[in-house]
Amino acid sequence: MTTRRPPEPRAPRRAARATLDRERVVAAALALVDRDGVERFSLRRLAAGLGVTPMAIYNHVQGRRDLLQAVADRVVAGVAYPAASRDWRRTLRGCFRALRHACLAHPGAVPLIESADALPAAVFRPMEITLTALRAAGLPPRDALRAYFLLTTFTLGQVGYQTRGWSRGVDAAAALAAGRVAPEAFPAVARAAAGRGGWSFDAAFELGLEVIIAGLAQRARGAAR
Amino acid sequence: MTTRRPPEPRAPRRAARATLDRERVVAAALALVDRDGVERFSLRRLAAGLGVTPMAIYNHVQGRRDLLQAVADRVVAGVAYPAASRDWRRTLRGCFRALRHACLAHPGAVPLIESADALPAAVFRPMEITLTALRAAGLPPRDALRAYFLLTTFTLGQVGYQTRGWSRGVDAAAALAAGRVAPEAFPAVARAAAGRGGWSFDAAFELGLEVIIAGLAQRARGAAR
DNA sequence: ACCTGAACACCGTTCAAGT
DNA sequence: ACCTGAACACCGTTCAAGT
Repeated sequence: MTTRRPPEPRAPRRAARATLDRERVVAAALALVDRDGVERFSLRRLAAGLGVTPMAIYNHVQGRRDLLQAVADRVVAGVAYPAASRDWRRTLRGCFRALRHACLAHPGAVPLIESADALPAAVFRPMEITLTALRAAGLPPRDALRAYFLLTTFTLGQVGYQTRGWSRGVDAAAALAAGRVAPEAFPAVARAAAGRGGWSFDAAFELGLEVIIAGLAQRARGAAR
Repeated sequence: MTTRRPPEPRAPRRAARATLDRERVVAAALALVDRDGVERFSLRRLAAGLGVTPMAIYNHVQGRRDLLQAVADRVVAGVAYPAASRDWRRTLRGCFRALRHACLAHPGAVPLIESADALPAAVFRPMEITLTALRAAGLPPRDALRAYFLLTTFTLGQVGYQTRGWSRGVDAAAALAAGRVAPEAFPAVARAAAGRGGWSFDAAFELGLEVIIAGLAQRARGAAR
């Protein structure tokens, strides 16, 4: 196939003295978000940290929304998913543990991932893995898609609450102590608060994952029958 | 027990000519958030809508954070949970369907609920219901607490994505059409996109709920054995 | 007790200008 | 092509003042 030859590869005329590029801007934004949280992030602070005028940022990024979207993308794109196993259960465990891990590594960015206009394109990796695994499990395609949604909302939701309010807000013991909850009105909550053995997000996540997988296995058996 | 008599009940001296109170401020804030979204919410716009100076707001609310927290509280506190059934599965379905319903009625407020510093105190209602139901199901208390966390993150996560990015961001068909995803690299995603029969958030939620309940039932049987 | 008005230290983004 | 500087239309919050 003969085509017109492309325009000159636009080799850097003279090293193209740019102090910034998109890569550096996004990386710096992620670092800033991780350090101070989304709440305190601003383009002006980012620019100051980069030793540059606020407007310099706009040469590499459309604006605030585009930048934060790119930061969310970067976090999700960095996930290293383990190779698929022949056991679809193992595959799913590995996939969503990896996703959770990557998000926990950047707690400040989690709200960004949750509230991005478009989820990062990189979510198609776990989607592909999940749909393939559940097909192998024998789940009908429509259910597989819904199950993917279930696993994603579960995983990101757990990470979200872990990096924010749960322990401060829902932790039963703390709430009882603060007098926000009357023990008589909420006996089961009070009992849970009294029970010793601290709360573990890891253990809660693992339980959730096993419960979901067990439920999916049962449904797959039902579909096969 | 004789105590010092309390100070005069501070009866409204003369009708206390207040144009505002906390109730009205919070209600107006919720309305504004529902109309324009969290993104565009500001105290100044709220004040303008109330026909008042921005600073008047501060007489009834600590500041922006406190106000948005109160808005989240209001939404979750308004949930009408059905009475508990003898069947714990029915109880859980009713509980989390009601929670989901209330959140969907205020889509703009969902990000507020997710990102509030402390979850609304009102989440102790579904917590009490869930812990009681799962105790009846025979689940160990520790697992019951984790299962509550599972159900909550699942429900709020589903609502969150429904009111935001999913259809724009994860919807496979749209992504393929936009060329964001190469079909060869993601065959299962491509197949899902090609499958007819539209996406339904309601159906996805119901599947998730049934999967979780089935998984919990199995775990409860295991604990009983 | 509640509201106002002016002020402060910030924002994101535009535009025109420099190199 | 990339960065600067000044400007615009906003923010949340403070403080002192009014009634």
